[in-house]
Amino acid sequence: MNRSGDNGRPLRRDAQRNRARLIEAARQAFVEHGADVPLEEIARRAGVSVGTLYNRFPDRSVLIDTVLLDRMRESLAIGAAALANPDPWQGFVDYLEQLFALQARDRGVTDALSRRFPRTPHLDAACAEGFDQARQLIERAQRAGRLRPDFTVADLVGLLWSNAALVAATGAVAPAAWRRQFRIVIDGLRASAAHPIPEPALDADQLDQARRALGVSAGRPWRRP
Amino acid sequence: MNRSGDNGRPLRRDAQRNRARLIEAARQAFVEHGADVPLEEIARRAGVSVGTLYNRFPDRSVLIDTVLLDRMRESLAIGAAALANPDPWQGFVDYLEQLFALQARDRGVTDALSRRFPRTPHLDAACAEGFDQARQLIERAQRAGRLRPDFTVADLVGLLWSNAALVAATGAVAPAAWRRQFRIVIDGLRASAAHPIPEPALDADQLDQARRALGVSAGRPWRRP
DNA sequence: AAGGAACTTGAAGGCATCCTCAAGTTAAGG
DNA sequence: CCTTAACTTGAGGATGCCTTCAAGTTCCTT
Repeated sequence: MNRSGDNGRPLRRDAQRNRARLIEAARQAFVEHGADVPLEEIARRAGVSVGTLYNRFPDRSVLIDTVLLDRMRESLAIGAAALANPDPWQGFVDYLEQLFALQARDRGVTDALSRRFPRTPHLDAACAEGFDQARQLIERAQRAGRLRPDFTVADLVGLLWSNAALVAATGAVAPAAWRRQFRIVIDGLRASAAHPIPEPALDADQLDQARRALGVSAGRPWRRP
Repeated sequence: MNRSGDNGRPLRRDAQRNRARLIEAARQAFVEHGADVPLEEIARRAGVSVGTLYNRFPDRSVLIDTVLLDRMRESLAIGAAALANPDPWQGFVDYLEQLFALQARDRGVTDALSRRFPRTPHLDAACAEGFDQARQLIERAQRAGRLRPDFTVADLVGLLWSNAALVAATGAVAPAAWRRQFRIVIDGLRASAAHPIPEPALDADQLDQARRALGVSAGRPWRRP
């Protein structure tokens, strides 16, 4: 964990402590309210003023990049475990299930996976890695003849967006309700169930534009400094 | 169309004209921005002041109830047509596809179907009717042995929430992208593809609570007068 | 045509959030 | 201990949206 300021010098001890408190407060607040929780709320939980928050994290995206990186690493671990599964299909199914579960228990990670915010260097890198994992898991399961051959990484992202909406609705009242749709989707992803899809998949560019559209659709768009 | 005021007397002619303009402006604005478009924007499009909007529609939910009822009727027509289809499975598939398509081309109807706003008398009634249709379509397709037997109306609502998120992301860049997930879901809904779902379905009460949770998740909650 | 009720207007008050900055406080090094 | 740079603070300006209302305008009735 990098505890030095922009000039390279280490932060003063009180500043380090406040930074740690802010990160922890943000993590908790993100879990409960998602990545667009008011910054005042985070500062309040951390027991510092909002000015201090701005001193440590010049804008929200820097805070997000710092806090959600851990969550993102969690999803990478899930992917690695899935790739280690000798059964390609089961590895893929477990992967999707655990990503969905991660979304269900942490609205912050939902936002990290959905990427409903401006580009952030660390998350971007983790995300690229995650994409690569997903691609491998998908292709492996397809080569094994178990996953429908027309399924793409873009489709997986679409499923994550969908599940995010589902858990946003049902998370509080029935925390495991997403599992029903998960099962239905899995049944639709088996190669044995597949009927051909006429519509072409989104390319990388379209996917990125769609991601940005999500960012502005929920609440006001985030400003860049 | 009821053009009289609360006292029963008909509205003055200029007021009638303004009311009609407001409804049309709101309809267009809802299509493009969804049901939480700023009221200023609607008034601007209608060429009247925001005060006039408040004179005709004391709060947003009244406006929504008025404007989105037509969209809701459209979805009821879709359901009726689907029920008229002699093939129960094809009727169900067409129904879902056309609901999704409706969501894709009108963010207002997305909100009407998702019911991301306070209770409104006319919409509530239309919605109850829609539920009944959906139930019939589902049961009919299940009796024919084509639709998986564990699928419920609550699951269908979940699919609508999911699709709403999907079209919110992809609607601008690839207006038909939702069709991919639609196909996948349909493949998962065939009785022939179904594996049992351990998780129980939401009951009516949970569904209603989930609906309300959606309302507050996107942006600030709506106030009642 | 004139009176009066109905209607419209837009400025103003609220509220929530973002973001900044001048003044005050504290840690670190000599 | 003293100095100074680093840090914190919280009030306050800015923004965007909601909602009200006193003053002005338009329509309807007689």
